[in-house]
Amino acid sequence: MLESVTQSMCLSNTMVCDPLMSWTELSGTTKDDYATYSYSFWTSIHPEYWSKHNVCEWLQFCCDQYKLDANCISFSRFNINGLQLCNMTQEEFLEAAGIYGEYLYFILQNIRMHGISFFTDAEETKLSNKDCNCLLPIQDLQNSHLWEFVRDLLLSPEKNGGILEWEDRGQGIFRVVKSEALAKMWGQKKKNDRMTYEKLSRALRYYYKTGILERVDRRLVYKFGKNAHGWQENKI
DNA sequence: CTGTAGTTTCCTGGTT
DNA sequence: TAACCAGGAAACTACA
Repeated sequence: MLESVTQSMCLSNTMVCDPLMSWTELSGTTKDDYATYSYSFWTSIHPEYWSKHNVCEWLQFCCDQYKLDANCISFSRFNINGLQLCNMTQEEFLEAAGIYGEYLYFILQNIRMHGISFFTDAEETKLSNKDCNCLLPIQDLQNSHLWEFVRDLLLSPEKNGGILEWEDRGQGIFRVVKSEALAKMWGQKKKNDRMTYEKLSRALRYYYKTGILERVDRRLVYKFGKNAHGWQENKI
């Protein structure tokens, strides 16, 4: 993945960069400056309006936040502003971002479309560690919310164990098959061994208010609402 | 330190 | 009767 940066498709239109140039050299930002950034910063400005500086900082932010090995990314390929970044085709992006290409592209598209809400399903992102010895903390991304946990379980049959199943995949309708097991699993994630389906379902019912879930008039059946995302097939 | 979001816990009452 | 569902109320926790 360290193809020559002198290829014509290199998106830096102003300079030929040293592929090993670090993000600090490019952005002129120190780690301390960078540390002050948070999720809200990256969503407060649409990616199209990011400066070159911001693009570099965003990459470093992702590395830091998701424990990606910055050495696997050629920062010099991203010496571009936000508009150029957004105008990259997926192919160009993958080419430039190397092994984390799909992952970062995925995150960027999400910021563009939904602000800072990431999809975390390994199947959807089609990420694997086989190309690199860097470990991707896919499972532990921003899926700390209950509905995301449920969504990801639905999208990962291997983790699911028959706890949840789709009733109508296209409409986002699903059924809780093993309520007790679901509660136990959620409790495990939240390090709370007192979790029960009674309490979990109360939390699910709060989602009706926010449009994350819609009410379905059947026992143990729920439906993703207009404000839930990432559950649809072939759609980011 | 203050406010808010997202639960968690508990509860009363109704339904399957 | 057990398991669920509907929400109100209040406590709790992480984060901005």
